[in-house]
Amino acid sequence: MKNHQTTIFDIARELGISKSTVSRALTGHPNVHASTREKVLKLAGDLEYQRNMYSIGLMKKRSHTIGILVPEFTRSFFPQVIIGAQERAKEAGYNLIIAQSDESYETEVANAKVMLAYQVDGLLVSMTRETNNFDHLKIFQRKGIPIVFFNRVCDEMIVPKVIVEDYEGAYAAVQHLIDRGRKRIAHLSGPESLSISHRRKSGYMDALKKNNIQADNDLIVHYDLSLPKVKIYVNYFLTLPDRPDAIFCINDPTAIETIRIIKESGLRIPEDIAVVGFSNDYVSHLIEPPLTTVEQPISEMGRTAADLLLKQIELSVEQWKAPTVVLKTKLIVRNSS
Amino acid sequence: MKNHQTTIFDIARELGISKSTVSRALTGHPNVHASTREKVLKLAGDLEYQRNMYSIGLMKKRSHTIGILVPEFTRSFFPQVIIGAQERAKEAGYNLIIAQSDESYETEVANAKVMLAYQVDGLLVSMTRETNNFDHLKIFQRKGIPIVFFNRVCDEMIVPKVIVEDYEGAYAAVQHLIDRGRKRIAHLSGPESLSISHRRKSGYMDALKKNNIQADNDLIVHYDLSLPKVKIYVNYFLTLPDRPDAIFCINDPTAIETIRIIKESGLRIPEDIAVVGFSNDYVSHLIEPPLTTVEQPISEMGRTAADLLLKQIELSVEQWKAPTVVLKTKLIVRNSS
DNA sequence: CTGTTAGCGCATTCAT
DNA sequence: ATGAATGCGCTAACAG
Repeated sequence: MKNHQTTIFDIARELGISKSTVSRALTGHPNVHASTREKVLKLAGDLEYQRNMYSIGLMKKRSHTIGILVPEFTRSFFPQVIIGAQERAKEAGYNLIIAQSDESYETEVANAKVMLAYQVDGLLVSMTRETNNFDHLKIFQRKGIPIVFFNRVCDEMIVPKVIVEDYEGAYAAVQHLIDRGRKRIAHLSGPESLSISHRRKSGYMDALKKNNIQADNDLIVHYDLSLPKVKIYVNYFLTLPDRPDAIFCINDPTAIETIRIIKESGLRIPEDIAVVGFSNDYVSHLIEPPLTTVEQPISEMGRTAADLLLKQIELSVEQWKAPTVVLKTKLIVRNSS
Repeated sequence: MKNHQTTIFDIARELGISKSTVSRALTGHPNVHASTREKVLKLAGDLEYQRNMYSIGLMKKRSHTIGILVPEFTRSFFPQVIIGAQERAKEAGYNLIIAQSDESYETEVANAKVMLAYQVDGLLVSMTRETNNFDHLKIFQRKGIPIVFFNRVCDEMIVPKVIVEDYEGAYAAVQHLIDRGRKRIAHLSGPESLSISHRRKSGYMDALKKNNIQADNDLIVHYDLSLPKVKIYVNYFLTLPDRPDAIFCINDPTAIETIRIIKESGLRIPEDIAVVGFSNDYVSHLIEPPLTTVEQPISEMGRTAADLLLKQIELSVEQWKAPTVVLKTKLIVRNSS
């Protein structure tokens, strides 16, 4: 299928010089005569020469590639994180290999293997909702390949992490609902396997407590982030004898779906029920009513995670640090509350 | 940084056998004693052995990797195409390398080089809005690496392409507006550099013509798909002495932004102005009013493009085909019209 | 069934 | 300033 690809040897032969000289000319080594370099560069251009990453990856300890493992990218959140990460990777001369796992643990494991096979110099990870065994990620640590978690982090592993003020954001959101006179505030939370669910739930709980509102277990539901299931839980809330007057959702996609279902049921937002999300995805201000939500700096998260990873790559294993960077959040009040 | 990675040689040494035997055991070659294979597999697992893609990429003609070049992935369209493509790539045992160009021609060229360096076996491409020189893509053809275009295709290159019924979809959308009694239908089109703009515009023009409506050049605007600029053009339409009573937009993100701006201006949708989009992105039914749009099979586009590419990879250059596959579209009528 | 050898494309010693 | 030789990890051809 593939024709012969142009190699440094082709250039060397054509010019009647050695491979080494060509290599030097191409990589910008100082010890090459200016005229030789010029000839090599010219011919390389004409022959559409392109360095072969595989031979370089094989030679060098560094592949100059970092990998990013995300659970999905149908919603805008992860693509935006990726854009941030890619920005920094590129600046540092790294390529970014992206893999999405479709929220499947098995796919995540397979993707992790691919990353290993590609000899990534480091790995950015946000886990699937199913992941609760981390062996496939711990391998990286053992092999001396740094990992940085973002968003959906693994508590069990001592590595750098980037999260946002989940607790504070959730607290602010719920306090806001209380300030608006809401008494029965429900929480549609994420999977118990994700610590992000716990942090946001804690903020919710503490805001209630602080305002002397008794948390009601009937009003707290964990779900697996599979959007079609939102309907089940929202309908459950709506048919409760003592219906909630507000729902705080784990994230924006969930909140948007919640709004859709409430509207379908004929109830009014925010008059009958207020809805608040978390993230400030770009859709949030487009829907009707516009969503009150906790803004998080999404591409900043990608940039920060990449920065931490690149820094870690420069260090030897013994020097590895494990900071947890917490980015700011900010409540954005719109008409859904 | 990196510790020593486990290689087949490590396994061979440990077991007192040769590298070749280990290699055979690992790759499932038939000529290996069952007990030997078992021992190798066991040890490989214990040592967390992982094949090195670079050495394989170097050895084989095939890298078993395909690349995908997209102009952006902040909106849901391209991620969804990628998911479709990845599905098929994975089934066929191929890895997918994703690169996004942020609508920048220069970045696209750089990304194309990366793909070349990674020795992709084939390339899926949807161009940036800026791309009108195709040298960086033609190189692939010359090197015998097949390309398949999707969505934003290059007319100049004779390669397989996947598009949708742009003309028919646009025609149906405009006919629908006319059926609803609209007389002055504006068209917010994409860049003239993209043939997709022309195809959709033709559908618009012909629908008008068929209904004996004189096309009005004041009502046709081309823009570069940079969302912030939508405001300029929509405001231009709104302040026209003879204001349009409908706007047909090149795609959904544009239509959604258009709706936002019209609402901001205080006009009612669809009473004062109807808006129709193209794509049926998942946001389209969430906004207020829900968007009337032309549905296109998004992940199907990714799957089809990948299928065409994989087929092409199996063929020698002389056997290459260049079919243009046209996927169905369907008008979805909602409340914005 | 298994071992030996060669070589993929390149950067990097070590010579000259 | 340049060339020759080496090896990264692996598979395939050849030899037993």
